[in-house]
Amino acid sequence: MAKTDVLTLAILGILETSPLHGYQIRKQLGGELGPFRALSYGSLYPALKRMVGEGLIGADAPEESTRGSRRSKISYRLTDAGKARLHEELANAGTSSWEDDAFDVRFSMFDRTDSVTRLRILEGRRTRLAQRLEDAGLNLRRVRERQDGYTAELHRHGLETVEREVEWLDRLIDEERSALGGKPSSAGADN
Amino acid sequence: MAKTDVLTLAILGILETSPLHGYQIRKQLGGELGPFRALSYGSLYPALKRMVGEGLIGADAPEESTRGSRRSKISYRLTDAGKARLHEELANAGTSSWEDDAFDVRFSMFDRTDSVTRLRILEGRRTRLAQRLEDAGLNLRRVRERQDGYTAELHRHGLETVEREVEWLDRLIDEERSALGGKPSSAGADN
DNA sequence: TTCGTCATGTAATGGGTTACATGATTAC
DNA sequence: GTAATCATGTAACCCATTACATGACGAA
Repeated sequence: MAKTDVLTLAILGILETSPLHGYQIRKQLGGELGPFRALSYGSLYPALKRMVGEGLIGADAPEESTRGSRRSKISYRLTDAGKARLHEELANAGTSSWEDDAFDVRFSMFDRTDSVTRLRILEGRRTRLAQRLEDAGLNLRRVRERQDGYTAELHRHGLETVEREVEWLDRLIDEERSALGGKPSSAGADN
Repeated sequence: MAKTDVLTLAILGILETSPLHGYQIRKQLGGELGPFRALSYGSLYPALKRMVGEGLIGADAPEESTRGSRRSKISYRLTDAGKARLHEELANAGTSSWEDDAFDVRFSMFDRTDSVTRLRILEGRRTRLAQRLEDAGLNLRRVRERQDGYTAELHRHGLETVEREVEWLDRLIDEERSALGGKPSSAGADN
């Protein structure tokens, strides 16, 4: 199975709804708070080019006609191969750790993801965060020992942020579970 | 003024307290939740080498003696030039946007930073986050329009996280201000 | 004696940004 | 006419990771 990097996935996702120019893609990606808040054209255009080469997307340059040399707007759209890849990814969504970067992108496509996969993604993320929390907890003693109040405060705030995200995930997981018809399960108990 | 990247700054900061091996540096940096949670040796050792070349740190290999070919533990310590650079950075701390990456590292050295600089760093960070919040707010309407509940929820959670960090900063800023003897100022009012 | 951890390093590669270069279109 | 924004692209660079290679030391 071909591997799909996060940017590719995000582009596939954003183009599924409708064809867009590179410029528009960037704007829409920039709207999210996520990893592509400030994606540069130096990343975007080469990526689009590559994806065209791989057959995932098609580039529609409107009317090269009347031999105007003017390089003009190009509309990118998903090809069938692109759709196939996207749906493969949508059904797939590993629990592997690289998924951490992709979480936002995956989440933003939840409306096109089946609920079992959604649950898998949410739980994967939760597990990784809980692990991080645990690792950080082991350092807490050490941090307190070298007492520097500011460092401790930074650490505390970091932990708090992650804890809150775990709570958020727990809420979402519960919602997914009950929507799935199951009993809510004792989420949040193992923390 | 020579520019100092975040990693260099972090290393300078961690070596000020006491000399350490590369391995120990990595462990200590890994303890934080910040940018170097999982710094690789492939980054660390070349950086140390470079810093030795720049004269910022010195490498003490214990007793190359008795011509044993054994490459052994190397202790890195700050040179006078390294101390000078660190203090320069400590007093300096811009409000420029690259500072965003460096925030955690700067903060972790607050016990060695004067309170005016601390305030400048905290306010700089707050301003940049508030800006981000504002930008994201403009997109809120658009996000709501394309209604997808999950995307909206992701957005909402992102905003909430940033808002909380702003509140945290406000608290710290107030504390710094009152420690400075000033009146607390109406922090938080311009949000 | 073997496993885990301490310890140092290089080469290949990846994935991004910055700076640069160009030009069309729209609004004032 | 001129400024802002839309729009596309390349080249140079930066900084990090991964995979690899090596080896010491202590404990079971």
